[in-house]
Amino acid sequence: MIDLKTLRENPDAVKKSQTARGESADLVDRVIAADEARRAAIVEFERVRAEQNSLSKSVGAAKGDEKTALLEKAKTLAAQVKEADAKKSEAESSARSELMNLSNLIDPAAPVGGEADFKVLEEIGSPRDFDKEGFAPKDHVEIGKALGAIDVERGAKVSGSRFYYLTGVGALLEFALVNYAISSAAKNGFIPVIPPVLVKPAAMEGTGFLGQAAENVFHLEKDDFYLVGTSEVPLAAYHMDEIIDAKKLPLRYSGYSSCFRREAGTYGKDTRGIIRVHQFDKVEMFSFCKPEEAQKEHLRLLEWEKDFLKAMEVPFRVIDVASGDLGSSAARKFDCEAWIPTQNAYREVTSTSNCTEFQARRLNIRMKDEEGTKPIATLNGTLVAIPRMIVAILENHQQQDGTVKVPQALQAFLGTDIFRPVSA
RNA sequence: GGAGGGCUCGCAUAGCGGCCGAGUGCACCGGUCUUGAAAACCGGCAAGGGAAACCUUCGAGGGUUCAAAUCCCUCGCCCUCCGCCA
Repeated sequence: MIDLKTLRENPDAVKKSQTARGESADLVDRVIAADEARRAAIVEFERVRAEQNSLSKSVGAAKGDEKTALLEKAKTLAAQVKEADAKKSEAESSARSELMNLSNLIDPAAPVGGEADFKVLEEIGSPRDFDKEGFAPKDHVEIGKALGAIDVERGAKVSGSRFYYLTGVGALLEFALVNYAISSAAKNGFIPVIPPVLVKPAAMEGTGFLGQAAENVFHLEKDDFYLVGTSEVPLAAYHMDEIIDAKKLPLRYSGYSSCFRREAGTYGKDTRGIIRVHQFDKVEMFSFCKPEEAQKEHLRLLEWEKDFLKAMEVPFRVIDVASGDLGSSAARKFDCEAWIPTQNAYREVTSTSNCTEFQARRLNIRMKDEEGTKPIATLNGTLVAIPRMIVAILENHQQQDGTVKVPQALQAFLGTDIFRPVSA
């Protein structure tokens, strides 16, 4: 959520940000109006409340007729307080709900525009020339099947489309990726975490996933639980309603969890294979830091993502995501896109967002230093999203003979340097 | 699922419907003393809003009352015992 002071003092900046996102700028005026109503209601409530408090005290001391008279007066005041209290609560909740609809202020450095207006920051590694090598690359579905690593048919049989089984070396590859990710994150000060994946509405809302993104989250209506789409949610909410000692910052967590996504509105997109699925596992980096250090921390997260992809020996590029394609919480976002040979395209495999103070305000997380309590910033970044990384590895490291080379960094975890087709 | 017990300022606890936003101990911070430290003693020490007066918060939400940490109801969480299951 946006700081109300910023909003009051500089509404135009917020409007500009909303417009750049392709969202409502009028909402800004509505929030300001609701906030004014809220503050007026608070003033009125506090006025009658103070009067009641002092009157109440004199009631206790008074006796006889005097007491009767005071009691009479106190009763009418009590009614007034009750009414003012109700008005205050109503004004507060409507102000909050308007405010919660505002997206984060975008970083002015982010490119303005829609999904296609991203800026390529760098390209690392170069795609293989399969023509030159003299064979046509197979896609990950075909390779995965040959290796006995991926079973999409049975995934569909048991759970429907966009579900899959990882079997044999596919399952082992997940463990290797996770182990490599968690151990390299630990070297960078990340505390490994296995979080809950069912969370309460407050956690989901606080991280900003119940706005425009709401249609993509699974909701268990009977129990009012949400299935998280990323461990960013339980990691951010880990410190909900807490005040963190500034000396402990930056506080970094690496969460390993299953992630669930409805993928609403993606009919026909990526229907083949495991690029876009309803359930997958992911290792996520999450960082709490001082607001003034958030930009640097963001770049660090990006570096660690790049390190991971380099270690997978996969060609990729880094893009600066445009304003219209940021999630509601992100002020700026960088995506790493791996080269997928059979699609002849770069596809998103990891992503890192600087959410500045937006999520922390919604989740009521602050820090405390010598000067007092202050806002804190949150950032997140994917270390590895298993299915897409498996796609990138299988497709980029396939050999003409049907085997797949294992990136060196994973060999120790897998105990082999090559995957071979299993006999049918 | 059944039966109890609890949830108060970092921790542990006290708390009669008004003198309780709240006592005590420990921890922590500052000072006196000391060559230094410990001990002792003195002082400070929850959060939020507000320029301030003041207001809000004793798990959450309702209710009773002029007045609720204190009484009543609902919910949540934790603990103990029993049953069941991994």
